[in-house]
Amino acid sequence: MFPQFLAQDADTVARALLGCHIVRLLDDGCAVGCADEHATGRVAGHAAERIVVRIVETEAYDQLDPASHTFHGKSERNRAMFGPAGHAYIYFTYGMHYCLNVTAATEGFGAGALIRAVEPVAGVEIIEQRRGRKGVDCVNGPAKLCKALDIDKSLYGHDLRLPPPSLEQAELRSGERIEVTPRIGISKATERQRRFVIAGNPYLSRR
DNA sequence: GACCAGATATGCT
DNA sequence: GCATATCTGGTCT
Repeated sequence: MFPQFLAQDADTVARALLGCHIVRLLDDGCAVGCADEHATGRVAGHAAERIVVRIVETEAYDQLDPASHTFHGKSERNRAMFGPAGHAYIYFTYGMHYCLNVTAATEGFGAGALIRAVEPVAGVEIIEQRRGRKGVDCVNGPAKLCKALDIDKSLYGHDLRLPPPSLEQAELRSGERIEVTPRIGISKATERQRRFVIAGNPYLSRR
């Protein structure tokens, strides 16, 4: 089910996104009829055609925050953040990396949540193949997970209710706890507690 | 753990 | 025109 909490402030959305799934359908030309196998992300005889990851780390950004891309107002680059909630704001940085944000709040207010790390649920082989490495290193960073999910500028402004990729609500596992910390990799407003993580999850980014 | 190169879109002066 | 960037991967210590 598509999350219903997205039209709220960035902090609420960033927190509520923890545990949710991002589902990326792949076009491998498979004929109709293998839906059951595909549901698990594993298909006999050929590679998985579906990648599912679980969000374990997010950061909140909004228009009132000096560290946010929207702090100086709407521009051609950040216009998606000012659009309706639940869409993809994708930015290109350091000349080679893409990062994914889920837009939050109401239309006209630039806010969103950066997805910083995810945990693979299905389609691990595809992820490892794309990343050219194995284990936690595949998806424990905002640009790493974009590469793993094949997310780039072509998905800018994409409505995340629709595949690919789509966002699906899921609960935290029993015993899991949310921790709030200062954000990573920014130079302004570094003291604000706007990073949300599933405490102790091995897929969290480190820096 | 610290340091640095990589390559370019963006926004500010 | 120029500094900076919601970063990663490789190298060196």
